[in-house]
Amino acid sequence: MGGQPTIYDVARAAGVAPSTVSRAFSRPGRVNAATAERIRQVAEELGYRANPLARALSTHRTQMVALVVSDITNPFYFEIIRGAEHAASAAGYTMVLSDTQESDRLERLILERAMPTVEGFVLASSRLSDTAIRMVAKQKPMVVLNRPVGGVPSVVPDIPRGTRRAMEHLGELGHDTITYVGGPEASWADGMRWRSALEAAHELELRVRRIGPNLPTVAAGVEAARELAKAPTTAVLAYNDQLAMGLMRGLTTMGARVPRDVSVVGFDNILAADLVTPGLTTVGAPLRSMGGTAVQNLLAYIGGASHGSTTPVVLPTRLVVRDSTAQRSRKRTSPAWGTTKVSGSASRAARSSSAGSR
Amino acid sequence: MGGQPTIYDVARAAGVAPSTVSRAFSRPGRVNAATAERIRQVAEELGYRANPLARALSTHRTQMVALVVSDITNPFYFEIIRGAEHAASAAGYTMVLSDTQESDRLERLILERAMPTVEGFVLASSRLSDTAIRMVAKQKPMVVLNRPVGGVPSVVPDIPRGTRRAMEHLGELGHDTITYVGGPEASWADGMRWRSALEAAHELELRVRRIGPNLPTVAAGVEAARELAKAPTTAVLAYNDQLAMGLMRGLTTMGARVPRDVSVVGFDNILAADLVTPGLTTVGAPLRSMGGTAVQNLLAYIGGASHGSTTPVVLPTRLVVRDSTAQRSRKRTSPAWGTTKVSGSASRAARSSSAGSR
DNA sequence: TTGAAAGCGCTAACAG
DNA sequence: CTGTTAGCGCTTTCAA
Repeated sequence: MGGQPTIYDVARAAGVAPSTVSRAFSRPGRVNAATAERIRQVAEELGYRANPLARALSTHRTQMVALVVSDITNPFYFEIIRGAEHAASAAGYTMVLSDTQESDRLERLILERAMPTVEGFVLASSRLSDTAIRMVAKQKPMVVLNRPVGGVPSVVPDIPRGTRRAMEHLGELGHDTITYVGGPEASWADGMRWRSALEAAHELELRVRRIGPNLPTVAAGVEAARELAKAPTTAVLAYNDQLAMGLMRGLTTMGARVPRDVSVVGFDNILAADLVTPGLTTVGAPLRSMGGTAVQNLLAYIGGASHGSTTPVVLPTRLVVRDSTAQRSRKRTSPAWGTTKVSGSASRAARSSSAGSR
Repeated sequence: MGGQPTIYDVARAAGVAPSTVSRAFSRPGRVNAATAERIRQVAEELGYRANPLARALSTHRTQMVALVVSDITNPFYFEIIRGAEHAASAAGYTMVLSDTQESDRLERLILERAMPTVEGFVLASSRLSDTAIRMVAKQKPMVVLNRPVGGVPSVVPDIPRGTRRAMEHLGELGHDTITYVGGPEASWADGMRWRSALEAAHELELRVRRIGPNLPTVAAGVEAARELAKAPTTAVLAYNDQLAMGLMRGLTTMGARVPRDVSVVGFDNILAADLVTPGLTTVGAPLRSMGGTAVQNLLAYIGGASHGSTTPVVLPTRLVVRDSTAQRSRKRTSPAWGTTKVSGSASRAARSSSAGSR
């Protein structure tokens, strides 16, 4: 009597059988319009709310989907989470969010634990093997984000196109050799970016080389700047925005100027890309709609749509040009900041020299 | 056949009654060690996983908590979400995340919808009235984040202390009058910050005035810079980091330099505060542990701890000094950038003049 | 169109 | 310690 009113309370108050109340809510057509109305009325007065858990027990429809990300910390996911959450709640679904902390063991655990509770999964940047993913996908509807997995629906950004645009942009600015600052070792996205860069370079008659692998973090970017200093180029393309930001910071403290001495391009267009100075030119992925489409597709699939669409849904990317890229300055062939090991005095020298040449 | 094995399957295979299987999992002590082991074994072989929904139906323990935020978009929540998620999953709980999109109607809806499903709520920056919150808190365990509500457990950052530190910092740098750039109108945090600033100003013999209200966004900050220009001060304290960042951007485009012409301090220490240039000096709130503590307290409360701790848990803040604050330059009393309406040419003039005085 | 009855998978008394 | 018996709140046959 203290708890929420149940279907029985409503039935009693409305003078009908419990099953009728149930019908009135789930299959309004199958019940006399008048009684349906009365039931609705009574339910309203009593403040009745159907218990989704009880419903789920027999129907297996929990109205919940899980979004599992590999690292909540990563700003890359912020917009994705947002897009996913909105899509889910717009469809009357509740979103469960879990973080696997880059651990495949934990990821498995989470999937197992959530399995009976949710109707489907969105796996963002999973650490699992393709076959492991396929196994899970056999048991519950699933869509994979940011990585194609054969036989499983997925949504990915159009990396080749975006990379191509970035390379064109750099080329047009007069940069003829570009350093790709690579991301995590086994990452599909990293491989894709590198290959796309190679291909674009070939077509555009640019040279591209690679350093890395690196963690996709600001700190790693700072570190990578040292690496870059050993054999500098006037333009770099980084695996992601955090790396690019770290790079900018590292370069700056070493006395190089962005974009004057080196143009920097990132990937993803996370929110902070517009906040840093100089603003980061980056290959924007449609983060929000990636999250949204993933959930929408998942729901469609849950709703019975044959997942024939097993070929990746690829979402358009676009180059967002800000201030971290500029015309190549041809005045100096070998920038002072990168001629040799960069010490404090060297960077100081570099700074004054570049100031002088202004 | 087909579906997941149930407790009955295990019982049959192990040659015991279903209830025994149930006990073996929930109250291992109350069952013969040998049989318990056998059951566990059989369960393992069959790949049995308890269905949390079914369990919840009778126990009302769903192992889920909800975190409801007012705007997933806001970077302020990122670390909070992370802290909350980790605390929840460390305790074997699943976290449901919902976004109320700043709408109290939606917030109510979400709470109602989630009510039967979760064991408790963490309400971050709720839009609901105190009484509305108390009503909900009567029905389910709840802890309110970032705002104290009488009679309901809450966790808040130590705003007075942080504000005081910020004011001291500014005072030590020689700034004697400070503009507080206010946040959203009805915000508890805004009121708190303003009052704390007033108080600190009084004690430190500084002057402080206020502009606003403003939305807590970068865009609003840019706008606020115009407002500030009408009656400039050499130092500003902004309601939050986004506002501060917008302010910096606005000031810069208007020809003022940060921190040379005006020192800027923000609130919260969101991740991006360390990414912008200049790095933003800010009153850091322990975002991650706010999320974590909120969930931990919620779980304790769910676990039966009397919520005697109805007085807010206040978490320490600290001043994070970066590069957006500096010694007041006493050379000019009235900076060129703010003498009058700022047009393009005026800002250009200001820029060169300040460059000249370098 | 409606009621009665039998579960969904698990837990919780209550006996033995 | 273990089996039996009722449910948790809702859906779903199956008759009426």
